[in-house]
Amino acid sequence: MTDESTNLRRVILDAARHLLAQDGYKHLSMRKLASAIGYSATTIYLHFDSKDALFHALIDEGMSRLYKALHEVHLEHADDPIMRLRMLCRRYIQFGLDEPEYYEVMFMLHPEHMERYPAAKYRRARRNLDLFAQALEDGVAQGQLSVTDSRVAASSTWASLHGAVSLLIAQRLDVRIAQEEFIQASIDQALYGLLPVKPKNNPLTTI
Amino acid sequence: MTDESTNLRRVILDAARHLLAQDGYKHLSMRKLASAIGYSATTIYLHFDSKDALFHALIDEGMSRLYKALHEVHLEHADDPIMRLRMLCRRYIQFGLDEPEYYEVMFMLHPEHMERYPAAKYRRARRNLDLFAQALEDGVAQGQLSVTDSRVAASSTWASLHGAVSLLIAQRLDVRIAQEEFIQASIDQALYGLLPVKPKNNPLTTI
DNA sequence: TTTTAGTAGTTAACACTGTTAACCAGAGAG
DNA sequence: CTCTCTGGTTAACAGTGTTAACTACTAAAA
Repeated sequence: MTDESTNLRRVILDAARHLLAQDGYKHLSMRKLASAIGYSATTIYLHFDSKDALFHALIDEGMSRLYKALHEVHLEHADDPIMRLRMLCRRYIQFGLDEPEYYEVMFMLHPEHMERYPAAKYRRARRNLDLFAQALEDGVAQGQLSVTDSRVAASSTWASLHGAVSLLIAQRLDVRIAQEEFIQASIDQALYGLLPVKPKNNPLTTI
Repeated sequence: MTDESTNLRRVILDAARHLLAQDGYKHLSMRKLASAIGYSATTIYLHFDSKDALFHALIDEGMSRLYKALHEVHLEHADDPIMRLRMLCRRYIQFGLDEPEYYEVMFMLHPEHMERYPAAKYRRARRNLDLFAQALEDGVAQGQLSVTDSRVAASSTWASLHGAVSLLIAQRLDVRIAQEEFIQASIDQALYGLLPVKPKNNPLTTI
């Protein structure tokens, strides 16, 4: 029935995520996925329109999980926007490292796959960015930060974090670089640029 | 002969890059690539061990092109490390936007493909990072920047830029955000964190 | 001049892939 | 007792990366 049906959908998604983490994206085939859960390949198509649709479902789940994590931070540091911002950054990176399978499908898969990702669902993804923008605005309101456009600033902050997580997951960093030190440096570098006090004759303001 | 042989190798690489830009990674097959240059599929295997090897060759080329671009900046602003740093950032982002096909194979393809990318060749990739580290060290020497470990700082700067380029190429940014404004904000945010003058009682220093 | 070796390319085939069409067992309703 | 729906199957299509075996052709050695 419908209950059993949604149940199998869950089983498929979990197995997909598991295989993804185990063998990587390239080796995940519908047949392997099916046999892993003891069904025939075509059964998956009763629950998902295509392989891409299955990935989109994983992306949705990932976005929700990320939002859940970030929202916790949001609530926990509701009164201190600066601390909140710092913890949002930490939490974002932690999410990427804790659940790389999710992170990869969500943000690192080739745009080819994302193209067909329904635009409407992007909105849910944007909620995550809104939490950053909110923290920035609150920080500005308290006179502790200085940003002209909070959405742009939130985006570039996100870009920094995304870059850090991408390089960490893909293991493209020099092995001699300590992970924690790198994370700390990335967050610092991203946030110090938001401070209101800019030194006079700042050499960086040119161009 | 050998000349003709390396020639065909060139033709294959160019066609691959072209098709990659045109149809995306997922739709690039050996047979299509072969028929695009008027040869049979197996001919490609006379010049490349595998599809992955072909991608690795593209990565190599891309790394060289990037280095060429960054090295120009390096020479042009040899005497002004701050300006050099700024222009290195700009040039990096510009490279990503000008040659997205290269950039995607180089940095955005799934780690699965990179795993087999020979470790020795990573060194050539690291030359690019060295240009950033060099600029940072020069800036520190002139007392205009403050970084503890130039390699870590260079990496996190790179991460910021990579994040920005990734999001731009994948078109994952909110459409309401102007591209140039975003780029400017990303560079600013990355570089301001390197300034020596940190405001007292800086709220960001906690954790 | 004939034979041999090597080169540059081919076709045929293997074991896969995502996806669709056609089919089949069982269950509940008329 | 039939009829229809549900949840699943097998068979098949077109396409994938890759390998093995084969064919021209060229150049040197006999």
